[in-house]
Amino acid sequence: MGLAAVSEENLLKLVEVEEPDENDYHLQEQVGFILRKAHQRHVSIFAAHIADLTPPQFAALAKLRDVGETSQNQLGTLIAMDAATVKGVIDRLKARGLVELSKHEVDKRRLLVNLTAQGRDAIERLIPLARDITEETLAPLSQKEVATFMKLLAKLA
Amino acid sequence: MGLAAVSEENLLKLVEVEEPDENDYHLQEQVGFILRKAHQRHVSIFAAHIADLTPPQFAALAKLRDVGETSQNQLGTLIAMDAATVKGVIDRLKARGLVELSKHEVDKRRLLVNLTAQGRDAIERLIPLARDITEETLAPLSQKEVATFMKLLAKLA
DNA sequence: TTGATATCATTTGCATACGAATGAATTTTT
DNA sequence: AAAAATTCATTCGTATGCAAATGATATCAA
Repeated sequence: MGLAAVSEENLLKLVEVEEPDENDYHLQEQVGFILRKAHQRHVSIFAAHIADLTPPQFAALAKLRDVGETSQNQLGTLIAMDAATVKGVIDRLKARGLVELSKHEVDKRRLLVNLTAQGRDAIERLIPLARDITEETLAPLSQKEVATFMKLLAKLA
Repeated sequence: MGLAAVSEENLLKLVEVEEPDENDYHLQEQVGFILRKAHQRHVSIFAAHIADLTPPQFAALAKLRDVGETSQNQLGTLIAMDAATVKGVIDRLKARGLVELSKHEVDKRRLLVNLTAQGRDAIERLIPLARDITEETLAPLSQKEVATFMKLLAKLA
């Protein structure tokens, strides 16, 4: 069998032997790409259940409910947002009367953030919906798969 | 044992029996929150390896390498970006000479996108780095865990 | 054919997200 | 205490990401 008789399929196999990876990079199989899509899907589910708040805004309120009054920076650390991002989120929550700001008496650099009564009402009301969001996001998995997935995902976060 | 003698721990247990979930919502255990953090970590790893391109920009180039010339909208579908987002990404790639645009001869609505020679060089050069990025992102997992995780993640995306 | 729909692209507005630079206040070091 | 380093917050610039509105073109249906 001469070289000219080699089928295209077999030629590709030969090439693969010589250059193992060069040609078989598939974007849709990369963690980063799928992670981005999974996140997109979750945000979409979130928006369908909670229309008037974004996930980062919800995270800020939920965390303030947990820890009570904290500095803006500290809150950012707790919800994995850098200083510039958290400022915007808090500004918008403040504009809507869900949080209130005050200056730290001792350390004048710090800006304290806390829930308002309205903010507390809102987060209490939304938490049941957030449970639904988590459930719907994980719906494609069985109960056992959920446990496995959460364990592995946590390792990557 | 009178009520006053109930320890705080046991009191909490009693409360939990009466109100199963009301108080134990933990943001850091929710899929959405961890998904967001995992994505953040990946983007950070990406930036450490490929400084001059963002993940969406890389995705556009990688997909164009796969499929060749396509319409802007079609490309957006392939890399999971809506029309408004893909436009910005393509505009920036065009400004850097990595892609070129042309009008579809038959369907005058369509804007065709393709790699330039420079864009092709760039993506070929970057793909090995992208493999490293994927590897580093998944580094906290064993080989078996990677297989499991990718299977489950794909179900959620 | 024409009238209703659908598709492609663009634009606007809003909300993350983060690097980098800056200024104010605090803490550490010398 | 004075100098150096750190921390907290803000601002600026750039880049997604998406909903909604718009205009141009194509397709479908009556």
